[in-house]
Amino acid sequence: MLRVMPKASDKKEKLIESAGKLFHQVGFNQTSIADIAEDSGVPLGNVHYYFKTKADLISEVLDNRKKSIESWFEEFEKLPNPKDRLVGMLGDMEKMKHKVVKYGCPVGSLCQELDKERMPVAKQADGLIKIQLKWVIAQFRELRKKDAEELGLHWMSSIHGTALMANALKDSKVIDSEIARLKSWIKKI
Amino acid sequence: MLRVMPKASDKKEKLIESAGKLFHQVGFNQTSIADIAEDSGVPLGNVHYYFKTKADLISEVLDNRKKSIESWFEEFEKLPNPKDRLVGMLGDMEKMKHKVVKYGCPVGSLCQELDKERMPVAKQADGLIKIQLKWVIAQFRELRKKDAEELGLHWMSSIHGTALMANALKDSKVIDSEIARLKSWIKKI
DNA sequence: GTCTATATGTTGATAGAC
DNA sequence: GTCTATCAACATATAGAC
Repeated sequence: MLRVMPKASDKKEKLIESAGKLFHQVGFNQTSIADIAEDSGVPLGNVHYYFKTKADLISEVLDNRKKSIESWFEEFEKLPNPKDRLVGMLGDMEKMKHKVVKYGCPVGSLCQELDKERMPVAKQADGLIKIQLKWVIAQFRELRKKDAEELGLHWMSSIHGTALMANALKDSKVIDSEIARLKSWIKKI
Repeated sequence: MLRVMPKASDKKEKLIESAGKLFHQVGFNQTSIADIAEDSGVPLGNVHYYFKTKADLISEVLDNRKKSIESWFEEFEKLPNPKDRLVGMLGDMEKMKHKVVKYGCPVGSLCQELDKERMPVAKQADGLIKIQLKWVIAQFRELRKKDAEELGLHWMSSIHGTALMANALKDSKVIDSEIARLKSWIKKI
């Protein structure tokens, strides 16, 4: 007899979602498992059924973010011109600028925090920066730039530095200004 | 009769120094007062005689850092050409690049961490970025640049973004590359 | 799978002897 | 001023009933 497979609990998904949000807004260390349980509506003691440790939890959050970055790039690949793809990346930055002003870059700020830990998960966070950088460099290569690596580093530094400045100054105009600068720069080169 | 004033205890100074070092290397949240006591050689219970709360401690650390930034600028003011002053700023970045690779920027990474707290001290950290930015903009103004504000923002974003990238990639060449880029950029404009 | 109750450890901060 | 001893709160993680 056919039996409908029980739908995998969506509690795990909810926990990852809440954890990702709170780690961004409040930081990893400042977010307790109790906070995550409350935000997701899952009882405190139940969290450890899905995630053995807090490190496992952030590890899955980072894994999720990696997948979303990758599918993000897949979307851009549909554009034939690498310049348009890079401009598309700026468009996404524009979209989330208000969150960046409030809480910093969801990737960059987490990297800086975790790099101070002695946890293996820090390398996983740094990996997110690396795949972004790798993709950006690939775009410059496709544009036949010989110094593609340096250009890619400059691009990524500008973006992450802008996020940090906007967060520190609490001013989204910082992001507008730098997006405009990068757009005109990419056009010229 | 003359009496030599008792030399103010240097314990407070030692505590601030250790706290500053550890907040940079390990982060604010991950550094316990016990860690600071141990590093500075001051008994745990004695810390609270000098600093009522942990927030008071970081507040004085930030105050110290502000003074050092200001005396740093005073030194640069001796140079007649604003371009040389900005290049001097890059020289200081070069000097501390290995620490930045290991622990991130001592100002930027702390700002990002504290901005996620709900503590008044976050604004004090952001203030450090603001006085740096203000000084940089002043240099561009002296160079008669009409878009001095944008240029200053770009300069600061580049520096802080580079620090974040170097920390994430664990590679000091990132800093070398961006310093070279900023040096040639400042020459041309 | 789900949840309550709780063990265990660490934290920031205090009280009070010297 | 200095330091020991300790409190109270909170953290992560676990045990075990349902």
